[in-house]
Amino acid sequence: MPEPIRLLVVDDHPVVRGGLVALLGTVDDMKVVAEADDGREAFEQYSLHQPDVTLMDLRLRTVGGVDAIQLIRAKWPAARVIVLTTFDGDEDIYKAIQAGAKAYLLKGMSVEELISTIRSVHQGRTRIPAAIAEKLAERLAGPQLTNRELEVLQLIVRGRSNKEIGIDLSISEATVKTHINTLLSKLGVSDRTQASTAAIQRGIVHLD
Amino acid sequence: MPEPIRLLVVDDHPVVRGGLVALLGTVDDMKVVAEADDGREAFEQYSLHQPDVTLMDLRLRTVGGVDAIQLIRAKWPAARVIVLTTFDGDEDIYKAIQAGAKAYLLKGMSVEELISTIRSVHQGRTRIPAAIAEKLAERLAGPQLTNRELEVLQLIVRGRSNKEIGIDLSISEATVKTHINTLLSKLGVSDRTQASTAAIQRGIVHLD
DNA sequence: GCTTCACTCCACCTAAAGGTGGAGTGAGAT
DNA sequence: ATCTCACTCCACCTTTAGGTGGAGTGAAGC
Repeated sequence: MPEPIRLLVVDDHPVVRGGLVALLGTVDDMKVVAEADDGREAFEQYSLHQPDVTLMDLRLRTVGGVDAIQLIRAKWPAARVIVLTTFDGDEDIYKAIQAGAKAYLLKGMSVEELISTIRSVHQGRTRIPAAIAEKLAERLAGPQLTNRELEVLQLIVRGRSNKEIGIDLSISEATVKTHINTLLSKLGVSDRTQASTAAIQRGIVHLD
Repeated sequence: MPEPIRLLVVDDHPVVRGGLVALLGTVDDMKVVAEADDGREAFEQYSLHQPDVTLMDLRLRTVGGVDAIQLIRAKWPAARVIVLTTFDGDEDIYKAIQAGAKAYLLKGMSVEELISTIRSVHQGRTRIPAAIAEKLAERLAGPQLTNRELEVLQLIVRGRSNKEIGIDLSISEATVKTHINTLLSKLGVSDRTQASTAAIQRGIVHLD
């Protein structure tokens, strides 16, 4: 009998994590060796157990999943991390893959897919579903928001007026308007309310 | 040995549902007798198996969890349904409990809580966590949006202008403004962008 | 050195959005 | 029959948002 694949499961919902551990426990070539409920703990558990494959949720309370991937791969560049989340906002996909995730799975996918992806990644392959690859391409093709535009967009989502945004960023209201104008056309929307929901839907800005 | 508690698990994410089933399978006084991934199927499976307790996710693709609870309890008023979701928007809590849910659990709660809540509900008790009871109280205390105001709010979230909303609802722009004015003060916000994010955060309107 | 680009700011304009104070209707409750 | 309330609409006003066409700066890249 070959050695089982040693897994680390990271998810901040105990019920989901417990379920995942119970589920993977029934697969005989896999073994969950550690669990974590945030990015910091994920790093610690990775250090301790050096798992073959890590299943990582992206939306974590304190230290996010993307940060955890970066932390882990900075120290162990060969780390194999599978992103497993319900959230399919473009931005998070992009960031996770940039951080070095080997696969991206939505919780809506079948259990068989999950199992086979774990085996694939363990063998050194990557697995990016077609639907997600498409979004990635769109993201790379579409115009990028600059840092300043992102800051302005975040404040729009928070409900600030142009004047308030100007005060917050210590720039004139005229400049705020300039940023908003470019930002609206980059996002392909026609006013701040649409920009706000677009930012939320695409995962550019998070509500918390 | 007493008979096990017969469970129906409803969740549209196969990985989460599979995990939940595996997890509950390890508890010896419980048995998952059926699964469903949307509200329609939940009703069918309930009809077929008449489970003691139903675990129901609220965010389902086609027929929502709240509708499923209503369908089931319309036919079997004694049905015991536990709402189990990651989503803690006020509005959904309120609707689910109104529809007759016996307990409301967030996936962030511990596995022990989940197990003990299933046992409690099976014995006929209800279980509403304090944090959720608070939100319920707030909801009941706060001003209610009328149907028309809700319609207007939904269109605001979809990024429609006042003029467009007027056309959509076949009313004058002046009336739209009236509704928006009352709606803004009921929500305690000062413009449509804030109204939009507030509606999303509180679960009054869903992005899909 | 020149180009590119993010960032800053201005003036001027139109179109929306929001605020105020009305008023009329019809349905349902008491 | 009266009251309440959701819904409708109007006029008038101020403020904000968005559109256009500029222009200057500093930093990075070629």
